[in-house]
Amino acid sequence: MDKRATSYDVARLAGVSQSAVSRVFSPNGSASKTTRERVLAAAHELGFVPNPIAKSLSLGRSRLAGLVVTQYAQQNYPLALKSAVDLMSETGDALLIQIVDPTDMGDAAIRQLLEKRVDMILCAASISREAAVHCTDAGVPLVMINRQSECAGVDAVCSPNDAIMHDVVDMLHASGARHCVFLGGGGNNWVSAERCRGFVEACTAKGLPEPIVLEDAFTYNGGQSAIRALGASVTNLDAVVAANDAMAIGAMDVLRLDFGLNIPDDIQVVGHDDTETGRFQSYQLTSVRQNMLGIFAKAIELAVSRRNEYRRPDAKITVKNELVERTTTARPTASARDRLAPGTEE
Amino acid sequence: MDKRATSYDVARLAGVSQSAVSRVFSPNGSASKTTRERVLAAAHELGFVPNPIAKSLSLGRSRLAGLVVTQYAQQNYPLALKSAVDLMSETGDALLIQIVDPTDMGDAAIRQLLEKRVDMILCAASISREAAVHCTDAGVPLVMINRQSECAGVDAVCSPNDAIMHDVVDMLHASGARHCVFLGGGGNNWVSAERCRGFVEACTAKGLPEPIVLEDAFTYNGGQSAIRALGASVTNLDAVVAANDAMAIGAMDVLRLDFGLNIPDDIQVVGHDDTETGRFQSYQLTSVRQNMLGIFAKAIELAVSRRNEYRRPDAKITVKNELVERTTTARPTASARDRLAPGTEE
DNA sequence: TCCAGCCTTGCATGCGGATGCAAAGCTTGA
DNA sequence: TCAAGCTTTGCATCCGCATGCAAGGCTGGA
Repeated sequence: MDKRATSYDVARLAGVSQSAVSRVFSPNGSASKTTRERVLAAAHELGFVPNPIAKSLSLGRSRLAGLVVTQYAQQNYPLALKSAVDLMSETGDALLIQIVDPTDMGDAAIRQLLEKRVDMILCAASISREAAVHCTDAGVPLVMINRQSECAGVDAVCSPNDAIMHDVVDMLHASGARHCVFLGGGGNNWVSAERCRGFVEACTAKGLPEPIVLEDAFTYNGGQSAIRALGASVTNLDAVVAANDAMAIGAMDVLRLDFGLNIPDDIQVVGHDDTETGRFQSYQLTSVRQNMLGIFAKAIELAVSRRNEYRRPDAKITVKNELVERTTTARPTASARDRLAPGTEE
Repeated sequence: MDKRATSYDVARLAGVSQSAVSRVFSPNGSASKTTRERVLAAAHELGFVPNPIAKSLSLGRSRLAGLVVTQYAQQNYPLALKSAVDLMSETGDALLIQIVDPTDMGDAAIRQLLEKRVDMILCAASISREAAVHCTDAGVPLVMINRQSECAGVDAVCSPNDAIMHDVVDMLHASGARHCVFLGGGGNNWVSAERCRGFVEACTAKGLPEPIVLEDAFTYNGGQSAIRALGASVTNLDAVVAANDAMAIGAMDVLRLDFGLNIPDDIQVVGHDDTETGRFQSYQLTSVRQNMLGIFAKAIELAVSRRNEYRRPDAKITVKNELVERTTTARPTASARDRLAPGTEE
């Protein structure tokens, strides 16, 4: 197995010093036109590619970013992953991924990433305060994604998980829904908790009866079992709002197949995350779409800025999300509303 | 931001040389009990963790593995990813991920990984012969996953994508199905092509009429449009076999919602990959389960062995897969079969 | 008691590239 | 033509750890 060419090899072939080669391959390096040409020719001939490991050691930057995500098969994190990878590779950085079980904290993942000397960490899982402190102690920018951080020096980028619920409640209210149930993931699931809180608040603000809140696994099966637990009382409900699409879809299957209900005529359903599954013809699930690409772009931006300006106020950014209405909800159309007597809506 | 401790810091504190520290942290390093204790105490006090980048430079190994996967939201690659990450971290290695669009070749991804100096590459996407040669030239073991490689020095781990189709055909045949259609992903999709070939061969072997083969996108939408393209002729069919669950599910939705057909009574459906979506109560899709963990374990094993024994015969390993029967197919049960007159089955 | 042989330890160097510093080369204006 | 000032170049060193080599310490057997 042939060793790959080094800058010394290139220098020898080009008849220059190693530092000249290094300068040709550095963005700020000064080199004359002729030197540059001879070096590039030699480099091309030898198939020279600068060794990123040596570069890392010298620069004190690994050009590796860590990403911690929670394992949910039905979440749309494949999309998030792709966003992150693409954004990182734009600047020549690579992504180190850690996947955390939904019921676990991400502390071990953070530790492993720090040991690998990543330059920054994007974390979309719950972690302890100590884990966050480890990052700031090591000077590694940490950005939480869709999660709160109670630790100084840590930035966060979130969808307005709570605020969007006002839109959801407005929509349900306009369609005449009054009694709602919320399906949440429970445990230390920050996203679910925020969505729940937002929903309950929005119901109160809109004058709806306080919704029932059920917690179960943050999955299809969790959605199913939560609805099954309601039993016959489900017929008193007007709408099911779930903290993610997976639970909403689980709920839909039970509502239709076990209880024989019609969606949205008998009961409406709202999910969250706008997954591909929710767009299936069988579901056509009304959901909330997050701007994952925007979230990751912002998160990376924050992490980079943190390197340049270590002591700056912590950022707490939200990236706009959006309610996508499909056929599991039934807001009256403009024409339908016209047919109602004025005032009926209140 | 405080710099992290180095082996020199530890050495100074412990009153030994840097090499002593290095030896304490090396698996084969020799150090007396007292030295070891003093070094470990000093290391603990300083929170010393060996810098993996310096280690990499010194050892010529990055302890980074590259993984190239195709982006399919409805595939179960979240599971595959988790398997790979977990297996790698067992040995202290990390995973660099590259995600390739379904319609693209993975050549750019391979190049990026090589430039990052990964120690090995696991590739579950189509790549050109040249890309594979780049790997072997650079001495980086390349293992293809569920893909053929026509390049010397490259190993491959596959499910028996073709052979399992005999089981599928046996099952369909037993239920009385005769006229089948196969939905494939087309393009340079090796997995789909293998499954298709296997199915057609199995039908021939079993004496069934030659199946219709339709190609479309390897997705839910692709499955839908393929079935829609059949039009009314769909009523002449007994079974739809798809190259993945996503297409099968798209097909199911069109068969039921557009054509009003009953599954499995009017037509049977078989998918592939045993995704979570296929297990939904609404689908209960008969599918083929691959042993992803086993596949990745074997792939990593091959890559590692390739490092130790560079010139060995190329390995071509298959990891057993398994037909999982659910309610979209209807193989007669033993009791049902008893009720049939003997010989009816032939 | 003495020496052979093993275990420990430190020194020096290598891995491959970045960069401060000073010397050398070049441009420009008087 | 010459000096001031800028650019280009090479030298030396650093980044942090691993390891070959040789010196020193230790053990045990004769």
